[in-house]
Amino acid sequence: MADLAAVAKRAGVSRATAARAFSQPELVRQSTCERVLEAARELSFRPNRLAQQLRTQATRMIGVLIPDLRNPVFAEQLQAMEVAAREQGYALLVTTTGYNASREADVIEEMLCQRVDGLVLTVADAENSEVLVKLAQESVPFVLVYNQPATDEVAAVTVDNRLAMYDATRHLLALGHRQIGMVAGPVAQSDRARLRYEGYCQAMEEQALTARPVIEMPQHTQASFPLLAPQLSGPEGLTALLCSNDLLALSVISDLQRRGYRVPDDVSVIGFDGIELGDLFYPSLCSVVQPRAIIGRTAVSVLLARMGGEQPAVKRLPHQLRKGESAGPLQRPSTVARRP
Amino acid sequence: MADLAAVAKRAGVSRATAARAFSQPELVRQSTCERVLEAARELSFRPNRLAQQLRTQATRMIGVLIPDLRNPVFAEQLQAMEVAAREQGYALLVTTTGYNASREADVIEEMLCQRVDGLVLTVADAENSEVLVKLAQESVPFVLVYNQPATDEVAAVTVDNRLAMYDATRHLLALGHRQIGMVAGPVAQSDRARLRYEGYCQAMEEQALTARPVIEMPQHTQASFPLLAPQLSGPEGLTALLCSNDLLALSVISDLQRRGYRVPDDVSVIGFDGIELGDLFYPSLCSVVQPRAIIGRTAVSVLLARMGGEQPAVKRLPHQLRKGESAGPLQRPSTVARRP
DNA sequence: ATTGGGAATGAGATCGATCTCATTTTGACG
DNA sequence: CGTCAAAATGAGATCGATCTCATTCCCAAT
Repeated sequence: MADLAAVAKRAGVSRATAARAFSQPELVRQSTCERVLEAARELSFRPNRLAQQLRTQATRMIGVLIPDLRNPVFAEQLQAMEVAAREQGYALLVTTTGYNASREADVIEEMLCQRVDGLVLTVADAENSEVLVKLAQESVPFVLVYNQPATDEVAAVTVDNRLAMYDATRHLLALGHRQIGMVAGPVAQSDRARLRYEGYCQAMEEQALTARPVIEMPQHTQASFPLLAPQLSGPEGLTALLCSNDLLALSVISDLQRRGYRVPDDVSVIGFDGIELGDLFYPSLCSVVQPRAIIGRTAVSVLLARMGGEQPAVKRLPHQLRKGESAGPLQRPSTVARRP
Repeated sequence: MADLAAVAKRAGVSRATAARAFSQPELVRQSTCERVLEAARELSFRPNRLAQQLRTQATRMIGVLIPDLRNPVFAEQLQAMEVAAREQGYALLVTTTGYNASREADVIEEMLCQRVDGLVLTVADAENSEVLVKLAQESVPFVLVYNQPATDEVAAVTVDNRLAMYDATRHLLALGHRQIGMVAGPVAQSDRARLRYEGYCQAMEEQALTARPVIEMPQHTQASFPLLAPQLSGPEGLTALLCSNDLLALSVISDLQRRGYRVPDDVSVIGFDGIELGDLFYPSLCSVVQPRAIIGRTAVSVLLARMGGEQPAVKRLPHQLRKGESAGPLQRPSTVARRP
């Protein structure tokens, strides 16, 4: 209702002076300043950020793209980002994309219309995304989170997915497992899953073991037992499963238990992400821990740096293997299929 | 970069006509309209929403306050809200408040400066919140979510917390339990916890049983075993625990199991919220299910109705008791094997 | 050819702040 | 008491769209 002009009038000064009383009070005589603030209070003046933003060409808003908030990895990251952003005086405009590339493009366009100062993105597939190319061309500051781009030309905050899954696989190998498989959601929608698969393959091949093809689930976070079962039976049956995220892992464990498999005695399961709830489970979830809160905070600071003109860089944060109970030593004598 | 004026110039029309080509093309000769759109394409024109919002006094933005996104209840609600909002052409400005009343007030003020069209709030304590009063006075459209205000004068979307906990208590009673307690986070920060406690008391009193005081934990979502232990021992020891949310319940269960208690054989535990992960647990979590996604969607539609001028009303959605394994029949007084 | 009237267009104000640049005040000092 | 630089203030343009109201265009009817 009451705008700056009204405040200025009531304080008996010009709009310029009234504005200065707020933004640069050191330029205004103290007594004047007080009159202005007093008038503002009396009129319960509320500055219009839209006008400020329009005029100053800066919104102090960050656009955030998240695949799915129901996955705690993203929720935890967002929580951390929001706190960090607010500390720096930024607000978040949040959308979910459901791993859908065209929706990604749409909401990014909307956010650019809204003139966000920068973007924090977690896209389905960073390697085949024309939106990212377009953003780079237009030199819109943005940071990828969780995505691990092939090039170093983009700003990104991530763990070393390949190494992380390599470590997880090594853990299973150390426990005596030889028939190890990897379960993932739709791989075409996840650059991360592909890298993690590479890590798995590398660890297997170093031991001259056969890396199996990814066991691909129709959903990112939900197991389909019929697709899983065939891999578990027979002499070549898997004794350990690497999952591309924790929700999927928990779903796998639950499914297995429901069908009479014991975890980890019959099948070991390792997740990826390290969500907090994993610890509360029984058996507690063995998982590759991504430092989600740190990732979120870092994403904000990297974005701000980028907005400040710094060159893009991939920030690789350390992961950690949480040795939960869901991965245990190999129980049954295995018929290891070694290559000649 | 390129603004409407540039587009207009290139198309050889006035700014007014160019604007109309987008918003009311039926008022513009077809050939003109095409020239404008063509020019817009050539200049890769991107309308400035800030300017639109300033001029039209409508932002199509909804401000959202969430206590903590790490709690899946809120994350799931937000997910649903975001989808529903986008369907209606609204974007979400999201902040977290950490159950902190003064932060609530601050971020609300910021959002009003940003001129959001409405607010969706989950506050710590709706009954003692002056911010809500202020909002009502200024007739800012808002909806409470999960909060269950005493009055009907406010818009809110919630379950019947009292009845819900009453039902949960009845379930325990039906299982034979008599020594039932309720565990909650800081009660002063939760109007819901208080209502739920009332439901518990009512169910107990109907059976002429003693309702115990709330067992109050310092954290909303994390149990403190030292505070819990004394309640479980002795002839008066509790055999069943009602928890004010699922995360707390899971934490309680995990703590109990770690100390050698069996759930549900030694202690039955019931949660509140019905988060999806509860189903994956072993024992699966018995919980009062709030329809989180529906709550989120409803919140958006109620808010839009409110913005459209409709009178506020409390929308009470049905809850449901999910009979998980964590609540079982009362066992004969057992010699609990506890770790030292 | 003239005219009426609806369709199409344009000029200029407006939303609410900020910024530049010019102007006025102020106060220290000769 | 006059001078002058520094401090304080103000007038007006500006950000980029939309909206009102006036004007011009166009074509059918007379």
